[in-house]
Amino acid sequence: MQIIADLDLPLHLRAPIPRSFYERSSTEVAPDLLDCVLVHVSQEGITAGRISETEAYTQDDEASHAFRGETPRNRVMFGAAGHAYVYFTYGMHYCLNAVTGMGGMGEAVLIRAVEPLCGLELMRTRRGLSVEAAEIRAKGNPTLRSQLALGAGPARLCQSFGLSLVQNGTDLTTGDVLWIARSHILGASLTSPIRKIVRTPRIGISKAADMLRRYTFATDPYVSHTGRRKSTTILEK
DNA sequence: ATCTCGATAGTCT
DNA sequence: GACTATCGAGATC
Repeated sequence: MQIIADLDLPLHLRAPIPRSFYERSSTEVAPDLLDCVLVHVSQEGITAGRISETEAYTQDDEASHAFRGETPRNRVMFGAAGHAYVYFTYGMHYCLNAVTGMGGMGEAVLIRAVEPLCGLELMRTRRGLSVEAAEIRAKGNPTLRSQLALGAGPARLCQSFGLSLVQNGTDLTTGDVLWIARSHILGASLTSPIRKIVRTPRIGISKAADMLRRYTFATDPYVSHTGRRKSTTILEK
């Protein structure tokens, strides 16, 4: 395992958010995770990204994996808060969640999108994208376009970060391998001047489709493609 | 810009 | 056997 001091990572991103942060309802944690930074340290290198889109899932929620109770697949959701629940879906994709609530409540927050911050080259490699291809295709805003290809979407970000079932159950509060940090001083990466949070229906679900449990910043460009066009409701914070 | 559809395999009925 | 907390390509407007 690597030594924390050797990490090529800004100091303020090295401290994981403590478990108490996650020991609340997913509907409270989900908006609070916006602007926080997801970090993954692996043999291949470090990847980090600013969380830009989240969704809340609770047990009494028809759209949640936890709705029908605990199974081998969703076991981690019913464990202690502050752990990673990674699941496999559609025969080829992985999605990352942060388990929330007081222990065993079957709640989690789905991380749907990030703004890539560190390890973009590694992300491109993992995604099977070349810089050239990404930039050549882009017209109006090359940088944003290529960044969206890396972080806009729950399965995309998992591929960019190298996350799979291997990380399922990982403790997000130790700061060893996979964690989330508060982003006090992100500076330039905070491209969106407006920090107003909005709620919309969640993406890709058929049940409980009317619940407003998807959270983004009002003008944040770093959101998933399918979610870019959803109607919005303002959430006071 | 927006849509439809196919890929692909684990999970649950 | 049906469904899936998705993505990308290709068609169409």
